[in-house]
Amino acid sequence: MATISERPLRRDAERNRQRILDSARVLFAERGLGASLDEIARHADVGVGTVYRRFPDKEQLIDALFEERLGEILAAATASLEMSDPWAAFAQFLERSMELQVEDRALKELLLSTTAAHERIERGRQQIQPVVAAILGRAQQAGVVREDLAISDLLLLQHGIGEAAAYTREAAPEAWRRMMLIALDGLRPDRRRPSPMPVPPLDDEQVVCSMRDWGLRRRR
Amino acid sequence: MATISERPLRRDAERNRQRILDSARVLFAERGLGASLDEIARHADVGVGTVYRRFPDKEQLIDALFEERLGEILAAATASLEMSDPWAAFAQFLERSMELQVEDRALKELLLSTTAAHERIERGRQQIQPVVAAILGRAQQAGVVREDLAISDLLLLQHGIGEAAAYTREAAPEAWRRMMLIALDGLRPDRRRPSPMPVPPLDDEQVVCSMRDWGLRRRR
DNA sequence: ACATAACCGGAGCATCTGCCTCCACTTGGA
DNA sequence: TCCAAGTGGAGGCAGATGCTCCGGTTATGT
Repeated sequence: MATISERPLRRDAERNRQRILDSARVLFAERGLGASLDEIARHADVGVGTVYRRFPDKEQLIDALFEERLGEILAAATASLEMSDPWAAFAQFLERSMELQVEDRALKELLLSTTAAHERIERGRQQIQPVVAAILGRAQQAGVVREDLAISDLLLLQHGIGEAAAYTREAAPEAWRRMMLIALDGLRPDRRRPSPMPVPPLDDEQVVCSMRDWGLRRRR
Repeated sequence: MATISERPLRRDAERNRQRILDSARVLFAERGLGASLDEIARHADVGVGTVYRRFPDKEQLIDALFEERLGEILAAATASLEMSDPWAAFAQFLERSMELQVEDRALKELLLSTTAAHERIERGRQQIQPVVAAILGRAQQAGVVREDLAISDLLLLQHGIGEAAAYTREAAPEAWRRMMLIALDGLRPDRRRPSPMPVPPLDDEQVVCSMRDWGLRRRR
């Protein structure tokens, strides 16, 4: 870090570094950026000291991990932009983007909040935005998405659906797709029949379970 | 509390009790049930000791406050059920219910989570549920709400929209109405044109502000 | 006017959680 | 074999939160 000489790590050190990164990925995905470095160390079966020697602070660990994940969203966006059907492109991007954020809560938090630190992530977000604007613009041009939709509305939808997904995560990890579909049906300017629901609704037990879990989680 | 003799409080004590209740209402509404009793005391310009003498623990304070608020939701539901137009009834209830929850985050938390404590609130929720089921059932019977919608989906929608509202609370307190409208448009089985948006979208400054605030709030 | 029970404020205690440092001990590999 | 590189985890520090305690104040009945 101090000098440019990138002497390779000792083999055991490199192994530990990987374990830390792996554990961080898992815990950040499950619990969001709130996951503590102590937890990560425990999960990686490594002392906290080891974590801190390798990653001077939490910010750097996060930066190291999430640049690539933001890349995935950008990739999804550009891939969608290359599709010929404007509606399919729009719908597929929204769905894929939500999938990524549901799998990884920390990713969602980084996408929806600004933090003075994390310039690399900030830059990543700024690369994504114009591509999303293009996807939306093309769909509106083609008349398959309502004219009055703004890009900022996509932020709201993502946040809302993401939180709903977190709510039912344990009991019914796919339930958010119902909400996604309702939203998509609400975004089309001209639509005779509703699209078919992709997954069944929550049963009573799943509802009870979600409400209980969420209450407990909040209390922590 | 110990004996049945309900000797009235001294005048200053009664005054302080009211100030505590008022402040609790305000802070719970703004910050959710997470608001601490110390905060409430400070806001009420009263010592913490005074709060704890009057309300042995947080639970009792919450129970005292929110029974009436749940009543408001129940009232909104029964009022809607009396309307003649099934769609208007359904839409108006959803909208009114969201309004109440956006105004008061603690109310939303109590509606969407189960806590072993708070039996009175639990009972309140159970009174509301069948009325909502009736509103939804009637709308589906009349063919104005998609058949495949379950009551549990309304939970998801409320949670999601509620969180989106919290997200933009500072910068654009009415922005959630756009998401609500998109969802409502997605719930109609047969719809040619999108309904007009009730409020303008967020401008860039409002977006930046929401993202910044949310990041800060989360970090706390 | 005065006595006194009721009430008040807020310093302070206990607890918890999270970030991070330090240093005595262990180990890979030249 | 030897030691720089690496390790683990106790513990310091800081901030939040729930709650108690008690010296001092005040309302109220007589």
